[in-house]
Formats: sequence, structure tokens, C-alpha cells
Amino acid sequence: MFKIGVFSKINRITVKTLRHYDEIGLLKPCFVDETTGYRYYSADQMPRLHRILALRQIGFSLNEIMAALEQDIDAGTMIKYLEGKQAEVARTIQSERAKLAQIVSYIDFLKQEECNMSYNIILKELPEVIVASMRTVIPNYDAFNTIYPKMGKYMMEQKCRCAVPEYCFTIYHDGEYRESDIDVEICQAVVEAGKDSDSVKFKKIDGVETAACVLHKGPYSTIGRAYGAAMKWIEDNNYEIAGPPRESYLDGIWNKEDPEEWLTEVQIPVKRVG
Amino acid sequence: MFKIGVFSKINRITVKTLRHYDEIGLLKPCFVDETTGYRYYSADQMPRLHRILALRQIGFSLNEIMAALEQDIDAGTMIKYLEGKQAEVARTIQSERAKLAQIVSYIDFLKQEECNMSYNIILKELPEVIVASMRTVIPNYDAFNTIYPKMGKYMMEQKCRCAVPEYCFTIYHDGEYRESDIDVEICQAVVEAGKDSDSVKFKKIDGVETAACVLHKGPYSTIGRAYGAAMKWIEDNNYEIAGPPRESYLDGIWNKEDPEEWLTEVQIPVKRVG
DNA sequence: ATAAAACCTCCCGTAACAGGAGAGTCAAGA
DNA sequence: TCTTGACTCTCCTGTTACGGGAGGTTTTAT
Repeated sequence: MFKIGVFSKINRITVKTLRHYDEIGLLKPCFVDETTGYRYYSADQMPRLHRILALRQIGFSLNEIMAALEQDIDAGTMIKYLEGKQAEVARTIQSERAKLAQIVSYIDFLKQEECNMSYNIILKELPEVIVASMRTVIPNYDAFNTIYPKMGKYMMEQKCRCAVPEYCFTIYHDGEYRESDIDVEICQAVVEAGKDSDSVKFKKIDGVETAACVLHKGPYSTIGRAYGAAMKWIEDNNYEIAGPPRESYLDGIWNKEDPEEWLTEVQIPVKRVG
Repeated sequence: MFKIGVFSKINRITVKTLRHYDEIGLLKPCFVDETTGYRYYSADQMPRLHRILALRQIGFSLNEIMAALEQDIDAGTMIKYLEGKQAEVARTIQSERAKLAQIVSYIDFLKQEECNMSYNIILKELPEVIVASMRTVIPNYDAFNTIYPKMGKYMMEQKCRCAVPEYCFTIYHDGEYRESDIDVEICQAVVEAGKDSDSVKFKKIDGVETAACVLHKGPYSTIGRAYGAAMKWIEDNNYEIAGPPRESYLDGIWNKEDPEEWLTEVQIPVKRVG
């Protein structure tokens, strides 16, 4: 019979931990002095404690250990438990590796782009939305100034209600960057589909599981930098482009005078490669 | 200006999280209605939020993010932070990989040893101790019955005080398993060094950083199984033996009649290989 | 006008203990 | 035998990053 301090030293485990295991019923002392409350342990309990520590080292939570020791589980069941945990640990490694890649990419980015930390790439899910859309080939980027108002006017006429939150974006359907004759689809999220016109169509746009997103602050002329940062990130982190990119307009000419204040989010659907 | 719900949808983050970030001062709404307490956010805050989410995705804690955003940190400092985190994540991956190896080894073990889960290998540190020791070559294992009492007698005469917790063990100095002419050193932890005799020497035994330990319950005749389990574990988990193994005696002939009740811990110093 | 949705502020719970306060217990030396 | 210091006990709080829910107010839509 050992007092808790000695037992803790023998097993190289803290007294706090032993008390905790007592409290949750994982390892009860073999005898407790009723008057003093002192806990006494015996060597007989060491195999159980050893098993507990082994499972803990493997990554089982105390609850899982409880479950595994509660009933005398047979080897088959134990193997099931272990395989479950194995998958879990494998997932953890995956995600940690992804983090590592992101960190490396970030460091790299900071080292080459001189001291500006303005681009932060994050992964998000894009929800499914119903939109009013217009797909056309425009001669150059200035043409946006004519087609957006056109769609806006039609929607107004149709008393079309925009979704909340507002989600207004352009999908670039070209596989590559172009300066002219750009195949774009301008979209505005709406509450429900309306009546199609020749140019304006209502449609459901599927959600995107994972998109690499980056905010761009400033005029559209420099938005290429945001794409550049995103593309580098995608490469560095072992993703690949899985759909046409979108530009979501958050602040622009309609509410901010100064182009330096404009805010656009570039959203690129991606999937992990390999 | 967006109300919290809309802002949360735009950024795909929960309202709870936004409130939490407000509370800890990580991201304050740009305006709070004093009478209603309603929080209002603006698009201007999205770059900061994006940065927060990017760092969170990388594995930074909120406190670390606070520190990194508090003062406008320059790229150099940020790189330091990132490199620190990189090392941390690398360590995590290491330890997760170790877990994976342990799980695989455990599954393997359960599959071949028919349904007994009696050996659980754990890693511990062994403390530095002062011991009374006797190193001799004994003809066979029965000889322990003569040498242990001999050392005990000398210690008694010297009024030597044993350490608490009791730690009595044998170190096997042979590089391999032997049935006869075994080079052993029997040790008993003591409070302080005493006077050496011809056979009994007092010495300090260095701590061991990592030892693979396994409990064996039952007579000594079957202790080979514990060694077997431990050796397999060591191989499977990419460790190698880094010193002579010890057997620590917990319960034995002196306090338990039935050999089935005896308890011994095999402790094998190891280090990670590679 | 009324009801539903959105918002607010608490407060509790999570996992596995660590730290510490305040009080009782034990063993050894004087 | 007394004392002193080491050991032990039971609370209570804190850790991380929120989630869940109660109970109450405000906004919005019908």
C-alpha cells in the first residue's frame, strides 16, 4: 500500500492526475481512509494504470479509455477502437501538414514581397445561391460600367429582391488571363428566381466546397497582385484550381469615392491535389 | 454597415465567434448602438478579419494573433513568429507520427498474440538515483536468492536507509539473453551513499531520458514474454535500445505467496532512431 | 398589430489537468 | 512529548475557443 505521493513517484505521474483519475472513476485507490480521506494504492493497480497510460500515450481521451476498460473488451473490439484512432491521427497529420505548407508559403511570401502583408489567403466554403446573371464576352474591363447597370435596371423593373447578405460577383470563364474579349458572367444573388429576359437569366449556382479567398483593397488595376498571391498559395499548398474564379464586390464606386478604399474578394474554387 | 448576422454570413463565421472576438478585443465592431447594444461592422474590417482567419487557419492561438496584430509588426518579426509556429507544427507532426506507429504496433500485437492484452508499453523517464549495488556474474537465475539477501544484510549492518519510493532493480549488462553466467548488477535505491565494501558499492546512477517500460505479472519464468513485447514495440516504433535493461521488483516472494501475483517492471532505455 | 426573426447579455459546459488557498495528518528529530 | 516540516485533503479558479441555451429586447415582415 502506497500513499499517493509515493505511488505517483513510482509511476512518474502527478498527484493531481491520480486524484483526477479517482474523481472521474478511471482509477480508484484500492483503499481510502474514511476519517482522513487519504488515498492508498497498491501494486495491483499498476497494470491498470499502465494500460491507461499506454492508451493515453497513443492519443485516447480519458473517456475513450474509460469505455475501453469498463467492460473487459476483447481484442477484436479493441482493434476496432485502435483503427478508429488510427484514422483520426492520420487526419490530424494531414491537417498539420497542410498548416506547415501554409506557413512555409506565408514565410516565402513575406520574404519576397517587400514588407507588405496585405494578402491573406483563407479557405472557405461558398454557399449555393440563386442569382440573376448575364454572361457575355466583353471587349475590355471598362465594359463592366455598361453591363452592370443594364442588369440592375432589368432587376429593378422586375422588382427583384436581392439576397441578404448582398452578394454581387463576376465569374471569369476564360481559362487564362485576358486583356480583351473576356468571357464573363456577372451575378447578383437574389431571394428567388424571376423571369428570364434575353440577356438576364436566373439560375442556381452550386456551392463550392473549398475556395481560396483573398481580399483586395484598392482599385481594380492592381487586382492582379491578389490573383498572384492566391495562385502562389495554391501551388505552395498543393491545391489546384477546380473552377472558374469569382470576384466579389464589397466596396466600390457606388459607396466609396476613393478607389484606394475599394474592397474586392477574389474567390478561387480549389481542391487538394493528389 | 452590416449587422452581425449579415457580417457573419459574408465571412462564413459564426455570430458567436464574432461576439467572442469582440469580447477579447481581437475584432471590435466599428460601431455599437449604445441603447440596444447592437453591433455593426463595416467592410473596412474585413481585411483584419481575413488576416485573423488566415493566421487561425495556420494554427495560431487567438492570443498569438492578438500579439501579432496589436502593433503593426514588420515582416521580419512576423517571419520569426511564423518560424516559431513552423517548428511547433513540425513537433506536433513528429509526435502524431509516433502515435501512429504505436497504434499500428499495438494492432499488430493484438492480432498475433491471441487475445491477451496484458502487455502495455509506455515511455517514461527514469530518475537519477543513488544506489547500493553489487555487480557479479551469476551462474543462473536462481542465484538471485543468495545475492539479494547478502546485499540486504550488509545494508542492514550499515544502517542504510532505503529511498522512498522503494526502487529495487537488476541491471542486465549482457548485450544478449543468457541462460548462464549472467552479468548482473543488483541495485537498491538509498537516501545517501554509505561505505563501500568489497562486494557492495554505493554509486549514483544517471537518469534515463526515455525508457520503454512494461509490467509483467506472474512468475519470472515467463518474463521473456514481456521482453518480447517490449522489443517488438521498440522496433515497430523506430526506437533503439540505448542502455542495459532493468527489472524493477514491485511485488515478489517477500510479500506475495502466489507467484502469479508477482509484479515486475521491465525498463529498457531507448532513443529514437534516425 | 402581431408574430417571427434577429439581436442582446449572462451563465454553463468542454478536456485534462495545474496552481493555489486553507486546513488537517503524519513521521522524525529534539 | 512536542514540534516542525513534509504530505495530504477538499475546494476553487484558470486554461482554449467557442457552442448551447435561457430570458429578454429590437427589428422586420405580414
